[in-house]
Amino acid sequence: MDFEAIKAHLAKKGLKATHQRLVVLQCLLMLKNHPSVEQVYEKIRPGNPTISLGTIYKTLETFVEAGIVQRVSTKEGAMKYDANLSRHDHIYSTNTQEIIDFEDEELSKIVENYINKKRIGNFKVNDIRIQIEGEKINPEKDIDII
Amino acid sequence: MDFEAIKAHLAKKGLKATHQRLVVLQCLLMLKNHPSVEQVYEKIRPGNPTISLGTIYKTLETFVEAGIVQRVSTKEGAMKYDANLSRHDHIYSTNTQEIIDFEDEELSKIVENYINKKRIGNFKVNDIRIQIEGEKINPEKDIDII
DNA sequence: TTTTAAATAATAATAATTCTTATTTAGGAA
DNA sequence: TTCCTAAATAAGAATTATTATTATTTAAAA
Ligand SMILES: [Mn+2]
Ligand SMILES: [Mn+2]
Ligand SMILES: [Zn+2]
Ligand SMILES: [Zn+2]
Repeated sequence: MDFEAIKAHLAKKGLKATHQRLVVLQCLLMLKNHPSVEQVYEKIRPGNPTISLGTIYKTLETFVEAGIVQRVSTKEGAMKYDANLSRHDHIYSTNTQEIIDFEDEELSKIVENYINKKRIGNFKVNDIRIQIEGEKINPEKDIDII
Repeated sequence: MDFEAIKAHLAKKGLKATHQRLVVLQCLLMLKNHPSVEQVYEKIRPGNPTISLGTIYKTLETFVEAGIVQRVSTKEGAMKYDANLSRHDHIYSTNTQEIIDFEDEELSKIVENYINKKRIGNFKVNDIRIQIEGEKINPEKDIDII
């Protein structure tokens, strides 16, 4: 997504296309690592030295409310953000603190169908998320899903 | 689990059975709500007015390290603790901030088998967790799984 | 009973997040 | 294009969450 497309994306949600919002969203789309607020800040700072950390916090929460970004949390507590809104799950590597997308339509469908069949009374299901936790064997190398 | 059983449980893990640890663990076993540190503190305080908040933090982390309690997190960020170590999943109600256990051996097996079949290279899976997010329809009433 | 390593209480320090307010700015109106 | 205004930002203060420090207490082993 280029700058103009991002601008249109924001406009569609009724959000002013400020420079700060453009760079934060571009950063999130680029880094697919599910970065923390601090990580977005550090990434953006060199090219935008006057941007404020508070603005990053505010901007990311604005995006969450507008539904163009989602929060992802791990057992380690730090809050992370994800611009990938397609229905997907996460692999969390405890030794490297990485979060990696795990996309598997078939699995999603299986679980979704199973839970819908099950019927949970007095509750409306909005989202089902699978978290696969474990550790990278060689922290230098990438995880690859076969 | 009564006080003596909890005492034995701690001893088995090589942890001193201090009064503070006994009441914190008993509290977690009793409240199955996946309470936060603050909630454990408030629950315990009336009967133990000299207990320190720092001790609750320390104690819960000690339990996590010893493997007798696990952390549970939600997208809202607050850290919660769970003494239920059986393989189970969670229903998270966003409007009431409640976490409820969802126990379904069959579903667990299906997902586990699927992921094991899939093979994730350079990664050792330790745990698979499903989080069902949504909202209570009537916040006063309980969620019931059929 | 005595000893001692480990745990706790109290409090200080640090880290994470939110709030406040003066200033700036995007985008619509003129 | 220029003007206007509501909304957004920067800077810093305040709040909240968590961790660290240290003197005192205590569980449990000798
Ligand atoms: Mn539970
Ligand atoms: Mn936090
Ligand atoms: Zn993701
Ligand atoms: Zn649970």
